[in-house]
Formats: sequence, C-alpha cells, structure tokens
Amino acid sequence: MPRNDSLETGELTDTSYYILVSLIEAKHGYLIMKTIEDMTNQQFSIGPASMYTTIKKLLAAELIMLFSESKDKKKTYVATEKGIQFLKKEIQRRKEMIKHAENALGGL
Amino acid sequence: MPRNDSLETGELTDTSYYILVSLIEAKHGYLIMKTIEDMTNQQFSIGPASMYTTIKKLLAAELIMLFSESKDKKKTYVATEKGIQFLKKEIQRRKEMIKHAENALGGL
DNA sequence: TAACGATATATCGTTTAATGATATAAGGAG
DNA sequence: CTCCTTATATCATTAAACGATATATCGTTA
Repeated sequence: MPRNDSLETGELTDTSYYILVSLIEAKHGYLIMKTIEDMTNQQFSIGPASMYTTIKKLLAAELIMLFSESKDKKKTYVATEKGIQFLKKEIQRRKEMIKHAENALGGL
Repeated sequence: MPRNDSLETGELTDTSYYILVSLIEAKHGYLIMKTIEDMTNQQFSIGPASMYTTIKKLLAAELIMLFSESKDKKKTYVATEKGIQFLKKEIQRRKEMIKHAENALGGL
C-alpha cells in the first residue's frame, strides 16, 4: 500500500501484520520469511527487500525490538509489549471490517 | 499499500475493500465516501482523491461497473458478480489472517 | 437574493509501502 | 569444489493512497 501512514493511524498493512505475528516469538529475519510462508501455506510471501524495510519501520515504531545479535551477524527480533497490544487492536479492527462486509452482503 | 498489485494477486487493500463493500448496493461516488464513514463510525474515511483513483482501478478490473449516469453528471456504480465473488474470497482470506494471528498469540 | 454549507466529481503532484533485482557471504550436502 | 540453502542488506522502481485544489450545483437561511 501505499501512502498509508499505517503505524501512525493505528493500522497495520498485511506485510507489517504478518511480520509482527511471526515475531510474537523471537526469530531472525530469514526465519521470519520462512515462517510466514509456512503459516500461510505459501499463500503469502515476503521478499528480503520488503522484510528489511518493514523491520526498520517496526523498530522505529517500537513494535518490535532487537532481541539478540550473535557474532555471525544473525540478528534476532521480537515483538515488544506495545507491539502485542497493537496487534491485538489490529485483530479487532480486522474483525470489524469483516462484520461490515458480511452485514452489507446480507443474504448474498 | 503500495506496490501491491493487489487486484492481480487476488488481494484487496482496505480502501478497495470498503469501496467494494459499499457498492454491493449501487451508489454514486460521494455517497460511497459517506457510507464508509457511517459504516465504520468515522474510524475509516476515504477522500475524493483515493476514491476516484480506486474506482478507476476497480472498473478496469471489472469488479464494479457503471450502473447509471444522469444528466447532472451523477455517476452511479455497482459491484459486478465478479466483484462480489472477489469480495467473498477476500473475506475468507482475512478470516484466515486473523486465525494465523490468534494461533500465534496462543494464551497471550 | 446573496451567502454559505453540503453535495458532487475530478485531477495533479507528492509521499509511503512494497517489491524486483541484485550483491555479498557463510554453511552444509553431494 | 560446486551448488543449494541460509542469511543480511541496499538501490531503484512501481503502485497505492492521499493532500491540496478546482469546479459546480443544491438547499437553507439570514
């Protein structure tokens, strides 16, 4: 998306959403990509470019943090408490979006 | 979202999603904006720029179509059958996304 | 009847998000 | 020793969304 300012307005794009979900448990970048593919049965995948740019954004917003960094450059990230709360709100927001659509669809 | 090609990959951005939802029943552009604000209790709003650019995209993808056009330039749009099916798939996709997050959260 | 707010459509240029391509390097399997 | 997988990272491009702005009509009300 695009010009969304999603973190400012309290919304998560699909990419940020899945990265945050996968970081409920600490893991490093490459594992995040693999985890998302696994979780979604290859329906959703994120390349390295999307991932590292999004990680920077999530770090800046303090929704995730650096968990550890080993000598071999492997950086492990994990969601912060703020990030978990943010995600929970986002889940609620998305549930409401589904209700809106289902109400509008009615019997269709 | 941004560089998403969402209509190609079978995904709807929030903006496209809400416009499509509001066009389950035919209405013109301005009413779409007001309907979305009403439906979401002012939580989500779309300005004219986002709306008209998105309408063009949805028209091109044949998810919506021109329903009527009166002399006073008022153009009414409505979701196509293809659009309704697309929306239903999108609802399923979004439900799965919520499950993914709730599974990962576990007892949190 | 003039002014004003709400209704209504539309485009331009900019910002942000996501991505494709690409570069680099280490480890293990064959 | 070669190749695939793992692993991190950036650059330039494309796409989505938006702010600002322009224009015009309609109904109310002062």
